[in-house]
This record gives sequence, C-alpha cells and structure tokens, in this order.
Amino acid sequence: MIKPEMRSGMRDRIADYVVARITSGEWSPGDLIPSESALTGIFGVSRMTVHHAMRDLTLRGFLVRRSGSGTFVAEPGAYVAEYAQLDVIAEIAARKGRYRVEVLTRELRQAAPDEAQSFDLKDGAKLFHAAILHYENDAPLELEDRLIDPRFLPDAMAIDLSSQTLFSRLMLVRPPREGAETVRAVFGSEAERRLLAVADGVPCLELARKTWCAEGTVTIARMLRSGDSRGMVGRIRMSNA
Amino acid sequence: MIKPEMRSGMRDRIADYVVARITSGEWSPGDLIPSESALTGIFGVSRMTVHHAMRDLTLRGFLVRRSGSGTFVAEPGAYVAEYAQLDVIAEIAARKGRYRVEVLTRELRQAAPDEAQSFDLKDGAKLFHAAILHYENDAPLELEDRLIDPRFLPDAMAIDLSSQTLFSRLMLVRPPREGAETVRAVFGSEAERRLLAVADGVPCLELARKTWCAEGTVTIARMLRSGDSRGMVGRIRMSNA
DNA sequence: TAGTGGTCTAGACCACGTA
DNA sequence: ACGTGGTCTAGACCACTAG
Repeated sequence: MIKPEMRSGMRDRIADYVVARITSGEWSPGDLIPSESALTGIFGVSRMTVHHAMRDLTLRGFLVRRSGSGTFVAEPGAYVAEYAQLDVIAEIAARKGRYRVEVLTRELRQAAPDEAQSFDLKDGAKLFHAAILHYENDAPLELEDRLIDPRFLPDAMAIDLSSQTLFSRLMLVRPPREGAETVRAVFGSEAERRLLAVADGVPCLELARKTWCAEGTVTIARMLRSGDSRGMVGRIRMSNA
Repeated sequence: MIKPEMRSGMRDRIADYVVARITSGEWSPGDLIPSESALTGIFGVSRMTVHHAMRDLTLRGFLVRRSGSGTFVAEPGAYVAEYAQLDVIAEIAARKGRYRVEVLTRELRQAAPDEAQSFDLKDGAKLFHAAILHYENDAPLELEDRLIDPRFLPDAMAIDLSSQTLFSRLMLVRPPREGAETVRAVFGSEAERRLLAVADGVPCLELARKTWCAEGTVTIARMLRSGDSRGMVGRIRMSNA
C-alpha cells in the first residue's frame, strides 16, 4: 500500500490536490467538494489524514465546512491593501537610508480637556507628548506628533529615540495591540511645512493613528510628510488566503 | 476519565491554555514551552490531541516548532495597516450611501508606447481604457482612470458599471491576483479638481494601483479624491495572528 | 436513517537535533 | 541514545443535516 512517493506527505498531497482544483477554477466558490470518505477512497489513506488536510485548508480560508452537510469551496474574501511601513526607522533601513532624529518636544504634562476625552481619561491625568522630526539622509521625511498614556510606557521620557521609534517601542509591550489609522491629503500649517521643507504648492500626506488595547487608549499620533515623497507603498492580497 | 466539562473540546482547551500564557506575557517570544508529551500528561489526553492543538497555533502564528528541538513562542510579526475599501461601491454601500457613476471615457484602443512598456506588451497592442467618476449621494467622491489588458477582461466594453466596479469584476476572475499600490498627496489638474468639485486650496489624495498575475500585468489605475473627504480608514493588526 | 464533519484514542514509525 | 515534533492508522462516539 505504501508507495514510493510517500515521502511528500499524504496530507499535503491531498491539500495540494484540492487547492489546485480551486485555483484552476474546476471547483468554484460555493461548490460541494468530495466528502472525507470519498477522498479516503481516492487517496487510499485513513479518514484522519483526509480530515486534517481539510482542516488546514479551512484554516487557510480555502474551504468552508458544515457538519452534516459537507465541504464547500469558500467564497473569495475581500481584497485588502497591506501597508507594512508602520515604523519610520524600519522603513528607512529597508531603503538603506541614513536615519537621524530631531526631538522638538518631549514632555510629561497634564492632558488638555479634549485630549483627556480622546483617551477616555479623567481631567488632569498625565499624558506624554512628543514632537519628532525624522530625517532620511539629512532630508526631513516625517513629522510626528504623538500623545501616549504614560501608564503604558512608564519610561517614555528616558527612551533613546535615535535608534527606535516610540511606536515600535509601544508595539513591543504586551499585550498585542489593535489600532486604526486614517490617511488624508492636507496642506499643513506654515510651521509644519517649514520643518518638512515642503516645496511651494505641494500638499502633505497626513496619517492619523490611534492604538488601543483592552485596558484603554494607548497612543494617538499624527504623522505628516511631503506629498512629494515617494508616498506609502502597500501590497494587495486576498483577506483570507 | 471523561470529565463533565469535556464538551468544550480538549483541543481548544489546550490551545486556549497556551494562548493565555502567551498573551499574558508568562511565556515570552522565543521561550521554549512544554513538550507534547508534557502537555499530554498535564491534560490527560493522547498525544495526537495535543499535537493538533499545537499545529493549529502554529498555523495561527503563535508558535514556532522545530522538530528535534521543541516548541517555541513565535516572535511577534510586524504590524501592518489593512485597508479594506478597495472597491468604491462596497465602500459606499458600507456607509449606506447612494451610488451613481458617470462614465467619462470607455474605449478599446492602441497602447501608447509608455503604456505598452508598463504592461510589458509589444507596441500597438490593444488596451482598454476607462475614466469614471464615482458619486456618493450625488456628490463626486472618486475619479478613476484605469487601463486594462483586454485579454484579462474580454467583455470590458460591455460591463454594466452602475452596479459593479471594473476592479471588483477583475478580482472575480481566476486566478487570484496580486498587486501593489501607492498613496500620495497631490494637487491634481484643473480639470480633475473641477470634476471632483474640490474646494479651493484643498489638495487631493492619489492612489496608484497596479495589479498583476502570473500571465502579466492586468490593470493599472489611478484614483483621485478630495483631501476633504474622510480619507481612507485602515485597521492595524499583527501580520501573523 | 444514512451520511456528513468534529473529536479523540493508543499505538506506530520516521527524521531531526542535542548531547 | 534519547527526546523532540511530523506523520499516519483503524477504530470509535458524537452532533448535525438531509431525505
């Protein structure tokens, strides 16, 4: 029964067989595919082997299984654009650029009323605030204005910002966090445009980001860069797959 | 042996046990966690049950397993921002807005030399070209200028654009595609600003997108919207998890 | 009632890494 | 040599869905 080509692993062989039929279009979204016992017969393996191949494909988003009914090809998920450059230093490093910071402001102060509200803190709570200008090869790339709830980053005032960003530092802390961000085209204030050395008539790209975890809002930031810059580059892929 | 709380499934119980220790920080990235046989003893189940719990967590990005060495907590992946609104009609529908299109141009014509090069086609090849203005509640939202290699969408001239976008139509076609996009802040031409009814002094958000598959470049598009608009909203999450 | 997938077991053999 | 994870089996019981 054990054939010489056994080495590749029957589980993967079965999974590949199914995936090939899906990507080729032979089996379309919504189609009922052969049952576990049918595949057991086709491949001459035990049901557990087939079952785990199917389970993997379900986790990978290729199949939907309904107990009692059968196994179906999953409807294609939405496509999403993924932006990986959430961290300026990493982004510059990826381009093999030279990084430099200028810290314009760094303070621990009382939250303004609107800030306290955004963080869902009571009036008079402490907030860490920083304004940072990031340079790539001595040209200003990004202006960052960030507020952090100091409970989540107690050593905020002491961090060495020349080698790590506040964002990457925050992301290292457990538990893993969630967030949302918004991209807009704006002009920016005179002061901001001067700091970023934005050419006349050129707009700016603004990124507003808020990050939170179960215990509350962690940080709110606004990043600004010249519209002249290469912009943000994202990758498009299926949201399951 | 079978206890009353069996119902929840031992596999998930074991997985939850491990995930809880990871998210709580008790087990940190890189840490070696108990072996399969150790967990077998702890939970009083067979090794296969433990194994499949571990396998699921590996697929979900929580663990890294090295045969012969042991099971380790995975290093946290990079954080990515995900933008789901790749399709204007879906985006407007999600906001319960009213959608309307205005097709400014729709033609099948010879590719210009630079276009042919972008598509990696030989000179004189045919290209489908469309300029489309998308309205939400009768206000212009997005101006789309798109080129498509007609081999991938033979019925491009016939598609009803009032109910589906060219993008969503393309994404339905097999095989699944990949792409990249770039966001920039621009001013836009006079004509473009007039079509989008952009207020004086307000810049525009530009999305340049290219999508391809194994057989070649499928489509190149440029989307423009007023910087006044709510912008694009993305979600931040771990790239594994 | 017959067929589906979901789960679990107790044993087996293997390739790999560490010591 | 020993322990690790990777794989597979042949059987079992369950809950669910269909005809």
